[in-house]
Amino acid sequence: MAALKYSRQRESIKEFLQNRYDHPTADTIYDSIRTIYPNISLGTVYRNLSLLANIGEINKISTGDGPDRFDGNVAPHYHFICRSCHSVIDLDMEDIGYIKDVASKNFNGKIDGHITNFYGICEECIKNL
Amino acid sequence: MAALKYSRQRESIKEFLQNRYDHPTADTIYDSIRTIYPNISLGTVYRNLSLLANIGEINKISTGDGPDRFDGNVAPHYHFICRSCHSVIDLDMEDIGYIKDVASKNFNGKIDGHITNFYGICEECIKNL
DNA sequence: TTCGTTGCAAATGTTTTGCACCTGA
DNA sequence: TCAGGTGCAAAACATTTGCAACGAA
Repeated sequence: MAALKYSRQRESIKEFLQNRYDHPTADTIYDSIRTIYPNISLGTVYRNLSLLANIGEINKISTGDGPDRFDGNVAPHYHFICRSCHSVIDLDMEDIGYIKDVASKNFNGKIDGHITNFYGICEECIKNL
Repeated sequence: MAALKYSRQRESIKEFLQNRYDHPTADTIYDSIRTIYPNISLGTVYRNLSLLANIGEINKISTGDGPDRFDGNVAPHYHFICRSCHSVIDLDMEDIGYIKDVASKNFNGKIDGHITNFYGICEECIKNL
């Protein structure tokens, strides 16, 4: 495993994500970081997002529609994805981690995790109907 | 809404999916259908997959890694995705649809569905470790 | 005849990668 | 010094789309 070296770009991306709660896309992150480091490249953003996700310092969220999103909050929680405006919202709900045991009952492989996303229409979009 | 017209390509895709249990990708479907209709184009496969998914005759599965997969079984069920070989396997488990109510408790939008995928190592890959 | 469907190819959107240069340890 | 990181541009990958021709109703 390669030794990790400090990089201001990576730090900046991590810090940016830890202060946002709207699960931005790589492109949004790129645009924002560019106001601080105008020469940063999109490739660097993707490389660092992927690196940070691999070492567990951020989470990658696949919405199933459109680009991936990133989350600086690595504490276990669930997301709601609006079918109308595609915003991704953190849910304040009790843990359902036990569904992994439900799923393991008749299965011979090893289940070590799960991803659950909830879908529907967010409060804002309901108002604008 | 446009009236739906018969097409042998679409029928063929639907029938193919209803006889497969391994959740193929668009490309795999394309290759297989091509043995019957050599002139079918990948665009047509995508168009029909997307159409069939929209009218609920098949399901689209986003694995969060690699291309989307498609499922001819539209009865509610859950999937296991192997982190090693990326195969997608149907789980025989009790319904957990009620987690939608758990999620709705402190949420002001309207939740109408959820997608849960389980991750881990499949039986085959455990053997080959 | 009408209008949905197709094949083809080009375009799109997202993400990854090769490479020469730069930088932190 | 030197391995990891960066910027840039090109490539890869999955999917969508414009268009003229085709085919079902």
